[in-house]
Amino acid sequence: MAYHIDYEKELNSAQLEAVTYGNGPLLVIAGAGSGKTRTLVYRLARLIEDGVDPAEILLLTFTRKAAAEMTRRAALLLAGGAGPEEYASPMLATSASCPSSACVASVNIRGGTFHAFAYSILRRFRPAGYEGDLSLMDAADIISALQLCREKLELGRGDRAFPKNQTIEGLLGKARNKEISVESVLRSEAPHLLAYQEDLARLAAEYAQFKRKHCLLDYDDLLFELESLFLGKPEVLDLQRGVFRHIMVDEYQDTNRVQARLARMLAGDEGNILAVGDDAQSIYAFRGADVQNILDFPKLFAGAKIITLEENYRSVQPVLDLTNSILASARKAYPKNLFTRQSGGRLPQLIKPISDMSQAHLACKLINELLERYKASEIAVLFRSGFHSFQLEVQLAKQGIAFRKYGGLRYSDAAHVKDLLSMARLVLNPLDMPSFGRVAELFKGVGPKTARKIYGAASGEAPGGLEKACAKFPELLAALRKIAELRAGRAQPRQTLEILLEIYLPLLKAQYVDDYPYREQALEELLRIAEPYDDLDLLISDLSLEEPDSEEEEAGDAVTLSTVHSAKGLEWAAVLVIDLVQNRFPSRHAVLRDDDYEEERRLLYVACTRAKSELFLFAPATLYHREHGGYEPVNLSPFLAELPEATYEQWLETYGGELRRQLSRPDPFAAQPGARRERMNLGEADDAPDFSDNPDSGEKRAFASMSDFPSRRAGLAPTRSRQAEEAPSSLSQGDQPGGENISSGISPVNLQGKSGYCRHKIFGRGKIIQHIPPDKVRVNFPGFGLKVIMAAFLTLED
DNA sequence: AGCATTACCATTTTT
DNA sequence: TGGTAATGCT
Repeated sequence: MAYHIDYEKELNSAQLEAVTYGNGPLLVIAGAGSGKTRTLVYRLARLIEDGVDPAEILLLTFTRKAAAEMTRRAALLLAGGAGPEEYASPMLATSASCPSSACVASVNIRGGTFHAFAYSILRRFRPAGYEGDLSLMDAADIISALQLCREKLELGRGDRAFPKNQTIEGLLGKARNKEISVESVLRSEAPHLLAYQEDLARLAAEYAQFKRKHCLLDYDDLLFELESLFLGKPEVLDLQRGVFRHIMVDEYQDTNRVQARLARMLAGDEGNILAVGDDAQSIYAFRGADVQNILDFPKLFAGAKIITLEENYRSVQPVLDLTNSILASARKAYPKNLFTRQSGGRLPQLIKPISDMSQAHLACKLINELLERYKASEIAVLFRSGFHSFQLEVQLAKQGIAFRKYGGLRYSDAAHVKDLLSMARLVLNPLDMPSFGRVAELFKGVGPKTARKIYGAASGEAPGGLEKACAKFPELLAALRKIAELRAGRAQPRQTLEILLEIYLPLLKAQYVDDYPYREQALEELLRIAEPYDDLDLLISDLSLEEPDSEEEEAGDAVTLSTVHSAKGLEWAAVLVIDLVQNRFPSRHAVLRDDDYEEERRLLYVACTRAKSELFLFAPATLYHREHGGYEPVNLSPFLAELPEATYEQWLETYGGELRRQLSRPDPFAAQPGARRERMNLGEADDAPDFSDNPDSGEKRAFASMSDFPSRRAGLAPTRSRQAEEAPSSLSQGDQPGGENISSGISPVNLQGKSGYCRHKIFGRGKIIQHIPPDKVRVNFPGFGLKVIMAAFLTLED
């Protein structure tokens, strides 16, 4: 058979084997940057060249974008002329939005997330126990539903210690996702809530009932209901099997147990299933992903072929050396030995700023330098949690550097968007309770109580007509009537939204007086997104199940700021990872359990493997704590402390804001907390730290490394003054004229003749030991040791 | 009902 | 700190 594509030439041998492998289960373990996407794309193309009808292929990916990108590239490949595709960043290249996850580009392959796929089936074959039209719930719907159930069961009334709804949602969700009891979740994640175990179990049952009653589905329901549908009506499953002869699952390491079962069902006994993933990049255990899935694939699918892709095409050797070392101390399941043929490249740089504040300055400075060599879109800053980038965002904004942040607030989470979408959901389903409440409460004088009454009337449960219930709220009645009209009219989604917008705009204006224009603009955007859709139902489910690619076009060239999770699958020439310190990365929630800790390690692995040529790791020596009103010393992330010294270059920030190369780590205790810090030259008078002359310094140092434990925190500064808390605010620092020097932000205080405690902007609280005329004092700072400091840089504390 | 006050908890990642 | 839920007041 003659192929248009020269597979032998364009793939390495392992890739080629995967691409040309025949029928039957196939597992591809694809190391980071080993051409995973390329392999999938070529396999798609190969199948089609072999005569498989694209409609017979089901491509399950982590996001719809990923699916769209792959089929787009496969289409290009098949069209010829495209040649071997570059490893372009898939996120940025996505074409205009496409209605529904079900159709993509010119190659008509079904693709999308498990959730979106499940929903597309469930809306055709209604699951048992649901009567009426289904609505999808988002996180806010879940929370308000939980609140209603709580009220009904009278749980936690007057008990302030009762967990918050958000906490409950997390716990119940986790139990469901991991398919374990609420009790086990509590035991491992929130032992302090074990007392509420029974209440929570009751609540979970009530919540499940509530959803059925109102035809609501949350994210997990989509998967579980699809499974029960398949089990209850085998003919539906058979139908799907008949349609989809080839199943491909991307990012298989991040599937949870139901998803694995669904994959198994869809593929059948001798099914043609291709699972691609990398156990070393499994980072979604928190939401139920189970690495065991990828490890057990050979058990689940007897006779499965396993192919490992080990050649890395993304990163230069030094980056690869470092990322391999990160994994060196992890337990490995599928052994890999990633290598590259690219030579050269700079060693990764470990930069240790004095504080997180100066980290933001230094990162900004570095980005400016990088912008001379790279396009902004080739630069990314990655961090563990969304809020870690706040300071950097401020600095970037100040310097006019354009950036885009991923992993923050989602478009559809904005209040006004949700308002309008709730109205749209009511068009589809008049009994959508959360939406009804949301819409009704938009009108003045309607609170939760009234809304429920009116809902009762509207649903025919409560006595009295809708007119009567709405007597005091003629505008609401008019709106509901209009919505009912729209339901009957079945206009195009775009038109429907336009009419809803007419109703909504006056309400919007009233509620958001100040930023009303911005919000209206965002809603116009929604109309634009709705344009290509023919089915309101699909529009809404797409918006709830996936982030819309609305902002793509206006993005322009900008630096990327992203959580590590959101950076998955992407790559940049230069990557900065910030806040690599204990309790941030790894997150302090993850130090208790071994599994969580290992996941943090993989997370760092994912972060670092995003870098193609340059990798910069930032580990500030201190973090600003609002609660303490000062800087607290922090320890280097243990993952970095473990790395062989030869894998990176180390730089310390001096007091003057310069970087000074640190050549070697002299002692074997380098990995120990504390030992490292003392060698930091922060520019103060050079005085060897001597803890022996301060009896309580040892204790305080121990404390400093555990500064996040509240019980100890209380013991630190029992007599902390209000005045001292306000002094070193980040604002006053940034606003200083010529405020480059971070040590100059505090107004001079005459300490001569004083004794007791003082506060330094960077070292925090310390005890004054000795005065050194004319203008210096010797101070012992817990965690830093003795320092001789200009008195002008200190504020007095009592 | 809706606002103001008070009291207390909780700090991640996302379909 | 800050966000939120329960309580108290108008």
